[in-house]
Amino acid sequence: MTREKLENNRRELEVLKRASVAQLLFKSARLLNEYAIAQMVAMGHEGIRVTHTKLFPHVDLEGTRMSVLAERVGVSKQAIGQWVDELEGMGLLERVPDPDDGRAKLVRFARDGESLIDGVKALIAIEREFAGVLGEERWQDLGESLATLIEDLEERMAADSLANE
Amino acid sequence: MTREKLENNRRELEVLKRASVAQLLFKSARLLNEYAIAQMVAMGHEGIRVTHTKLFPHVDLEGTRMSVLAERVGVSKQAIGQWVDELEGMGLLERVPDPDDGRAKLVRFARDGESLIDGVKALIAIEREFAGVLGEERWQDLGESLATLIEDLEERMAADSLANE
DNA sequence: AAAAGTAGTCAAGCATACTTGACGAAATTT
DNA sequence: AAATTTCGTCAAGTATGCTTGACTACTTTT
Repeated sequence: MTREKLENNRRELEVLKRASVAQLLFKSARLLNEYAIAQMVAMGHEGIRVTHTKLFPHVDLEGTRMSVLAERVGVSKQAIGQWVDELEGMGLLERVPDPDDGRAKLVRFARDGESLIDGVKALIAIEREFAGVLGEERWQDLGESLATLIEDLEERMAADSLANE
Repeated sequence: MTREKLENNRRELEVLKRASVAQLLFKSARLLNEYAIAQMVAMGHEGIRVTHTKLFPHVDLEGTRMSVLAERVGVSKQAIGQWVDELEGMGLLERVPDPDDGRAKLVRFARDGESLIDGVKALIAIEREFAGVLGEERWQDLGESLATLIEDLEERMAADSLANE
């Protein structure tokens, strides 16, 4: 009985320690990030951080106001200001005046004439490199699974926070 | 020409902003973590953090010395001490004296007699819940893809750091 | 045209999560 | 048995990355 129980513990712990997909997810996210940062640094784009990537999905091609970004991302506009400072310093983003409002500025991906600047292209290239590791098909599958997971988790969390009111 | 180039930029940016699997990975890791923490809190296990999960894979069933954990994880032993304090406070881990060395202590998953304590079981249950979202098969596939990715990235980074010496 | 509100910036404050330094107790080396 | 090293802890220092508060410039409302 005692032996059985210990053996059972062992099996359960294996899940937690090694076979845990959740932990693989955490670890791969960490490594992907570290690798991408290292690559950017090697290309001379120093200073990029994980949090910066949270910003990218919210920056529209035409440009997006800082206060809008702040609201979408869920941090203060000062924090956004800091992120944009850093990314602008790296040449990835740029601020342009908002033609519709003299107070406001639009944040957009930096351009060199009509082209995206090299730094942005570099980010895209790194993404392609990751895809190459798994092959295009598995990479896409991975994306779909993650998207499903994200959708479900967002629903759950919205439901939970509703329940807590 | 100008129109074409702009259109091309747009397509490239889509990759970076929305279709980026890497970003899905970051986001899902963040959400998974938030959800797991919320669940643990709901069950009365307050205070768990992402970094704590880095520790789990290194804690052996028989117990592991703190200095060994520090070396494996790559942080100071004081930092490990802090993590273990916190996880011990939550009842997830426990310190027991090392029978082979009077100075040392072994860190292991907390037990209540022969059973793993509830908190540890809760962590395992949350993992099963995630699996349920995708279904067992896709969950396993996801794990395999991530494991492949991790392996490859670790090799690359080891090779790179070697090259830099 | 005066008053109130909003966009972004400058500055300072603060929480977090680690680090390094110093130590007592036990083990190992000489 | 004396000297040195190692284990874990206490304490203090520090870098980071956000926050809140105060301000200027511009816009909208009255």
